[in-house]
Amino acid sequence: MDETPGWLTPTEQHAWRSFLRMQEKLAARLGRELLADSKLSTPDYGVLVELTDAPDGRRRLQDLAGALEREQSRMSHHVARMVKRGLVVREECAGDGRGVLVAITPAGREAIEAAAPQHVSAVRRLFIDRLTPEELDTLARISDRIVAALEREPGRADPPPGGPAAPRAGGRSRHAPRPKP
Amino acid sequence: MDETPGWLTPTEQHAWRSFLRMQEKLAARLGRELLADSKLSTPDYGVLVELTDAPDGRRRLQDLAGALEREQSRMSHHVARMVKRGLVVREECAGDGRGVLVAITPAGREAIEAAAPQHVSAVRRLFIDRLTPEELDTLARISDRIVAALEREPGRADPPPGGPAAPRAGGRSRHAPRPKP
DNA sequence: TACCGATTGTTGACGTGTCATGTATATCGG
DNA sequence: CCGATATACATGACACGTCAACAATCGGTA
Repeated sequence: MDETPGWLTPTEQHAWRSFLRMQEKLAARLGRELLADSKLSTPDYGVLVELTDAPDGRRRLQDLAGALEREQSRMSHHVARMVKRGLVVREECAGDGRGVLVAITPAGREAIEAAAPQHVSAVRRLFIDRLTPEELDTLARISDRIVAALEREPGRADPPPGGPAAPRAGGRSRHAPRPKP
Repeated sequence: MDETPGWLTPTEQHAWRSFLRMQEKLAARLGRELLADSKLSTPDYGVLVELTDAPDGRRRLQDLAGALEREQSRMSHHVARMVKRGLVVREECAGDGRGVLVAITPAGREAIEAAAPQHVSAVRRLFIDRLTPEELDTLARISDRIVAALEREPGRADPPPGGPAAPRAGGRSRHAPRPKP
């Protein structure tokens, strides 16, 4: 019965269903713990990590969006909110009149440094440590394959595949552009 | 140096990051295809599937929230939006003055029936069919374990563990996105 | 019966995300 | 140098989610 060609078998349904539940619950839990412990949302956390990674704590908005695979508009909105909370500031981009630099503030640095250890340990406690090395390996392999497939077959527009290390010209990949007058 | 007790090894980092990317991209892609093809959002889809599963196409709001593991407030808001679009209606609940029944409309039924086949096939194309049976099995095992752990250790409040509603009659796995053909 | 706590929903404020659109600057071909 | 096109970002409208406060009903019990 139920031989409808594209339907899911009970096994597949269970796997898919469980996977969805896991995603939602895990993300929700991690997000709530992060927020409760550090007053930072998951998106906040990502942005601040990116910024602390840059040697001078500032990056182009577009650059940030690319690194975190978010759309530029989303980044703009979110940076606006973070500015309001004093975690980052916008700065003019010398050398490119339309550009904007997002710079982490001392308050932002303080926040991320306080948040990171707890967050990482939560990831460990709630997820990593519950998997065997083989399972973790399988998961990584699966994830890489699916992501690659999604990027190869862009049904419609995804945020451009300009991945974490956007192919920047001039051999400088992650260092903040330091234009001179 | 990096011997901070709770840090992630490079392997773990890679697995975790890949996993996050996969989740986001997959959900985003499926959501966009669903929306483009059927004018239904992912949450819409879930609600309509639940309703078509009920023999008379109506369920208590609380019941719906439980089955989909959403908070009742979220359900209330979302049902309000769906009412506005004519996909469902609210009805008084005979026998319980505070209760509310959510009933699917003909338009709603039409929408879900049009959406389901495409959506399921997208799940297959973008995910299921790219995994070996062993991988799918591992994934299901992992997911079940993590979910169980999350429910066992409620750090703070999750949507009440008051599990996914009562098992439905007939052996039909409740999650078949199955708009009775 | 009358009260009290628990259950069921609604609502408003606000953070977050998407889409479509608008504006300014940059860049390139002529 | 000029105009066409592309790039970088902002913005407004709206969908979605959470939290906290509130309102109404139900149920048991004194």
